[in-house]
Amino acid sequence: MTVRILLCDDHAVVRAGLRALLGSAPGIEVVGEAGSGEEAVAMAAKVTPDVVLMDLQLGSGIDGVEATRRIASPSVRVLVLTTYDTDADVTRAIGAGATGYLLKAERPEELFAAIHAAAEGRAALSRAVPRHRAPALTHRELDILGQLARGLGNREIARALFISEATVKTHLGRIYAKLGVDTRAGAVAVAKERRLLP
Amino acid sequence: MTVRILLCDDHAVVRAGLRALLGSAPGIEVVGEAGSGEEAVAMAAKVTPDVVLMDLQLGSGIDGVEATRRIASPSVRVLVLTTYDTDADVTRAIGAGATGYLLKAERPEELFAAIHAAAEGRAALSRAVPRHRAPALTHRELDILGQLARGLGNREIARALFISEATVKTHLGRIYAKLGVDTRAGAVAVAKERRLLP
DNA sequence: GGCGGGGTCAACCGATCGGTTGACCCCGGG
DNA sequence: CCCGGGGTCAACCGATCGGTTGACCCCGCC
Repeated sequence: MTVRILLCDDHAVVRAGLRALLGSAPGIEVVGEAGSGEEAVAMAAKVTPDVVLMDLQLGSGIDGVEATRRIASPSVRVLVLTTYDTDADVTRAIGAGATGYLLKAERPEELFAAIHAAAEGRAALSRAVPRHRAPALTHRELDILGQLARGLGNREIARALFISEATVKTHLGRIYAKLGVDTRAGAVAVAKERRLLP
Repeated sequence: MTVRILLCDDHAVVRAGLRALLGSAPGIEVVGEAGSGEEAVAMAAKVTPDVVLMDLQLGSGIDGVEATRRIASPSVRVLVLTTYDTDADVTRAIGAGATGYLLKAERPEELFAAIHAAAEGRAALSRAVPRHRAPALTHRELDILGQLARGLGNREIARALFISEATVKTHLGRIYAKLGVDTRAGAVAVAKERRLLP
């Protein structure tokens, strides 16, 4: 019983590499590849693979998390294979229905094992997932952060989000506390590093 | 005459994929792989490949640019294969002696062609390299930017770099102009996006 | 020898930020 | 039912930032 795989990665070279790698693995058959989230959703519906190997960073269009949300089901498992292990990414992916989460830095054997595990609905997580144990930002705080990264002042952020300047400051204070910084520039830097922003 | 290749990428899965992909290509032989810049330098000296396929982002240790600088020679060509095409990255890589610069988003055929071109010392550049035409920041301005991203105030930046606060402000003004922003938070955001900072 | 780029410094201004405290509302879970 | 988390708002303060203008020095290059 071979596992039928659909690849989703926006890098054609990586995709071709994975196809070549998995093609030589016993019990695994690549039945299609997609270069974008939309393409992956369409192909998954058409070829109904057992497992979709999904990258989270897909350049343009919907991201891997959204694609996972639209694809994941008991009959089509999604195994995330990506570069970063930010706990924000991990939790979002799992929340979107991903069966497993693997890093590209992992050994190929781990990948093979995770694919077979995912095909049977068994979870496969790379590393110790809870690493940073960083307090998660709320939706609103991410909104503020987004405007902050655009270089807006408090007044402009307030106008953009239809709230008062005082509220913006309150949120900023909480953001500083959660990110462990005390300036807006520092907040943007940490946010970019933890990949909290697009 | 087959081209002897050394792979350098910190992602084991990608490395294995490339090995499988290139192994099936005619006229190409993978003679080794490295997961870090240091390892690549050592292996390049030992196995003297015709071409080193080098990723720029290597996680820990020296980065791809530095590894390229230490490896590149008329007998050992370095072909950069990476994700981003920031012109800062491209110019740094070429300046370090890279023979070609290819994106992972490129089609595999392009990769094969670029490898053979590199083996003969011919350049192979992906896309139109000069895209942004963004004014380059000076060394000093990058220093300022680095401190800025740590969330430091002008006074602290001044102390950290042993200059006066006035000088910091002057530099900041020029940085704002070059990056097209007018706040420190915006400057950090643009800097992170253009990958001007580590 | 002159010119320009890079780096340094100064003084001034108004506007904004960062920090604090206290408060209200809504909602969902115990 | 009451409590806590999330979101909103207010007023106050001092400190800092952002913008401007003008200046000096050193170096490489034409």
